[in-house]
Amino acid sequence: MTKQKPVEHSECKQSLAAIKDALETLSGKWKLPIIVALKDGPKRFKELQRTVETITPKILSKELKDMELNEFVTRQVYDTSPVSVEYELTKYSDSLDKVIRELREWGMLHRKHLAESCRKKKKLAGPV
Amino acid sequence: MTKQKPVEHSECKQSLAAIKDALETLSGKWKLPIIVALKDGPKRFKELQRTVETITPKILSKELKDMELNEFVTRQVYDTSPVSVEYELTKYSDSLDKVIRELREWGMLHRKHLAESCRKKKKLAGPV
DNA sequence: GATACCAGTATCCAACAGGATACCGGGTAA
DNA sequence: TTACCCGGTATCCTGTTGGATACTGGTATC
Repeated sequence: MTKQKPVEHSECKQSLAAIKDALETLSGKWKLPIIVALKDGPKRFKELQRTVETITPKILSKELKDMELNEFVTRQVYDTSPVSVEYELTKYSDSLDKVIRELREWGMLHRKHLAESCRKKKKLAGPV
Repeated sequence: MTKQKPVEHSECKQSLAAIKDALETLSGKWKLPIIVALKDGPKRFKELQRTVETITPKILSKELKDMELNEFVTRQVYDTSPVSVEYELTKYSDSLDKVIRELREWGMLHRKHLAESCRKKKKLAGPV
């Protein structure tokens, strides 16, 4: 049952769709920053807009709706006046932590790798 | 030093760039399929084009160049006649296995989650 | 009554990924 | 010498993502 290769070809092929789902869930310019912004507690719409700098309301709205569908955030409307709306990370969103940690670790490894082995002019997402 | 939260806020914020790198490395329509296609040994250009169905030569060429820069594949030109060109996964590309495995696992979990908890009409990358 | 804040929406637009199609130069086989 | 395989390139086109800007309707504040 146990094999040498950490990722088997057939498994991988069968699971491309799952991987794609996961990638689509996380990729895009804003999803991670929004998750990060919500990590230290619920926030209101404008608050988020201020925290996640330069995001426009249209995009923020769209992303939040998407994250709601994915059940990463809940949207709570409070009957204050004027009404206030709070977005909060769900428990389920914690299930992303492992993936995110792996991505981060690999990303850092990769930066080191490219920086050391040779100076390929690959553009990274920021300064090394 | 040790905290409860699996992913800490500050860490996460500092590492957004690394995560972005990792995501950019893997996302896109073709990178994973090409990696999969190369998992069982080196392949020539046209061979790849046939294996990774429906990919056009332009895109394949571009992706391979990108993967070469990232040092996931090597390009070997053999002095046969006519010359043949072989692409092969590097050892370094194995470092992706862990990330890919996590992505796959989370993707499968997520499909199950969405399918069970309620039938949100989120479009997945294929049939459940 | 004027102004400002909130939670968004509407409209228009630019950039980029990816696709369709055609083509190229070198070689080889009929 | 015609026709085809190989490893790509060149050109043009579309669809999606994200951005700029303005606006709305409701409430509070001055």
